[in-house]
Amino acid sequence: MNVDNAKSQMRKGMLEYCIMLLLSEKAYYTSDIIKRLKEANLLVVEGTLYPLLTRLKNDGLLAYEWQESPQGPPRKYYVLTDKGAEILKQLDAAWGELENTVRQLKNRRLLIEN
Amino acid sequence: MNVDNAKSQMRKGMLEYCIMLLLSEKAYYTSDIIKRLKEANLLVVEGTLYPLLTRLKNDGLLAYEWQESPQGPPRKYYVLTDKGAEILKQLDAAWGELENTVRQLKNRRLLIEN
DNA sequence: AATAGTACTTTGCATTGCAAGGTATATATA
DNA sequence: TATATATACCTTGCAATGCAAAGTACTATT
Repeated sequence: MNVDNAKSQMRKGMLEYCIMLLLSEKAYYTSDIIKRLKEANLLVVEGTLYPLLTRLKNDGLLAYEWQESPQGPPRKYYVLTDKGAEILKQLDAAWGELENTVRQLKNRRLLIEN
Repeated sequence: MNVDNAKSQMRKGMLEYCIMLLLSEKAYYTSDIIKRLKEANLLVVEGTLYPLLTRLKNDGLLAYEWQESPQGPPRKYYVLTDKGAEILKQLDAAWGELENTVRQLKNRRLLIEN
């Protein structure tokens, strides 16, 4: 096994959640998103992000508006819709459950080891 | 979008980690693993688990030994190998990073909202 | 018009969760 | 012996999705 692959697999599914978290803050366009997630220690690439944003938009969780760029072609700025905010709440809960699951499994291990 | 699907996607990749966490505790066979993970709030089914265990065994992270069952056919009890324990450490770190990422994204949101 | 830079998009592959169905072993019962 | 039931392990096919790589389009500069 490859730990990098395992980490990549862990990111899977997280990504949707993280992007919605980020966009709940304010509107971002793709390059910004990549930069901001990188700062938060999550590496994402274009080939991952564009299809994901399109998917979330098609599901009505995101919307976008075009904005002029100071240099270059216009940008799609994405924001969270009301529906997206609803779903985000549920993902928050789901994430909390996962954290709990790992915590439980870890605690049990510690109980037995010590 | 389907929140259940999103949750399922979140579980992806986590599962490997959780199963290794569980097996770091002691030897389990498949039905036990499903039961224990269910108690930890993580629903897994046979069709997911068997291929995963086989994969981890082929990668040398797990080993198994047959044990008689009080009723029915013998069972494969899986344990973590030394190599598996090494990898588990790395997955622990990876998980910690993901928790941090989400925490950062959440904090920023809170800072802006309030 | 040609080039460079930025931005958005698509294609194809690999991985993996999962439903559904299959095989094998042990025990009980007719 | 045959049949039924319970338990356990395994496989197949599909769908979702991260990602590398290649492609398209718009803008500004030379």
